[in-house]
Amino acid sequence: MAWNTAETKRRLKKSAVAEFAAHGLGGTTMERIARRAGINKERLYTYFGDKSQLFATVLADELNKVAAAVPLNDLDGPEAVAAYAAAVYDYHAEHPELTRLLLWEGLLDLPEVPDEASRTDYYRTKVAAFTRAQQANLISNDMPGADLAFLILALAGWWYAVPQMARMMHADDPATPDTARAALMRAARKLATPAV
Amino acid sequence: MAWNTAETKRRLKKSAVAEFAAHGLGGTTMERIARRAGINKERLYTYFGDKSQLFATVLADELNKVAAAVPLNDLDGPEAVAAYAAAVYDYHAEHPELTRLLLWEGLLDLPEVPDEASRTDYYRTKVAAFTRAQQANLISNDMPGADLAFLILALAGWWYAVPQMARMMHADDPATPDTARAALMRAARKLATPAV
DNA sequence: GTGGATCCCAACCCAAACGTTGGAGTTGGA
DNA sequence: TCCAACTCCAACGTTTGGGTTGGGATCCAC
Repeated sequence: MAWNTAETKRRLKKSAVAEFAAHGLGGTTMERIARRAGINKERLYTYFGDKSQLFATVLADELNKVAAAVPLNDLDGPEAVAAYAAAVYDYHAEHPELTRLLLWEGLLDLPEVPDEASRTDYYRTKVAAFTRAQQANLISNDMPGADLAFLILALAGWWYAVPQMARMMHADDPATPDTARAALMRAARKLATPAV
Repeated sequence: MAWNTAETKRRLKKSAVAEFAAHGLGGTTMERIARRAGINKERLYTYFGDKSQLFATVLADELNKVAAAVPLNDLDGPEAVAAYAAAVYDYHAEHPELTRLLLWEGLLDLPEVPDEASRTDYYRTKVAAFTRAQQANLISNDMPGADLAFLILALAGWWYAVPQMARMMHADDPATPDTARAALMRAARKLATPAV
């Protein structure tokens, strides 16, 4: 069978994403990444260096995707903000691995993050969209655009960050993904609505 | 020197909290917990069982504290909700280990959490406070009380869950703890304010 | 004070997992 | 055709770290 470097790398990386997302840096073994990919462990070392380098590579690759994932058109009012929040929520639901990588990265508490510059740029464009809408008086400007954008993401992401808390708080009246999504949209809309 | 079981246990547990908070379950070694406490590793096993039991014990203990930490008086209006959000935020700031344990627990994705029953009870009282205030028309009732309470906690906790995101989103206009706190309070107040 | 229970530690065992090596198969160019 | 470079794997060396054991010190009940 013909060699296929690119394909081998791709499969290893895909496998690494899954394992790291599921178990974190400490809980993942190189052995398992390789086995899941059906490739020999040694390839990991020659292609990606040691375990923490591999982790950094995976984070950089995948989290760039997260930052860029949900398109943000011009925000023409609170309703658009609610729709954006819902889209982010849906994205989390469809890509739980990436959400988890993001959280794991947060827990690592690095002074700087892999690929920080390009990710910062992505976020900058998101924040700019909020700021523009604020300047046009289309959405509430009672707090800086960066804070508003960040808090919208908080509303969408918290469900996935602490699912156990969501479960316990909704013990008496279980939240479905749909009710959660509806509450999130209401909240986002409200945050974005200018005071009267 | 006289034996002191209680003190030994206390020191081990304190050390375990610090290590688990910093490195998670997978990243922590029993060796390091013991060394940090200045106690022999074997004590961990006789007192607390194996590593995951120790982790569960620590979680149960500390997260019960978190749950009970921030008192929630009767919510007599949106301002009280904002104050509660700020108190939670301040608590996170003062006890970063506990926040991190909570997040790590979330990533473990257990079907059930240590001490689930008592923690559920505790959250129930928080949610009840929101629900009561809603029924008295003191705060917004456009979404279930559990959702509102949960989202308030999201606003307060997200800064600590993904500090790297907070940093990148505020690259152009760095957020200080104070500005973050102010934005949080505004947002909480807004969510809790009834529609006109 | 004696004996049994408890506390604690140093040293140990061993499985798991990190990372490497030697070699066999494959390719492509001189 | 030959050989240098590349791809991949099985097997290995070594370290880390979870968990245990044996024994000495201390306490306490009698």
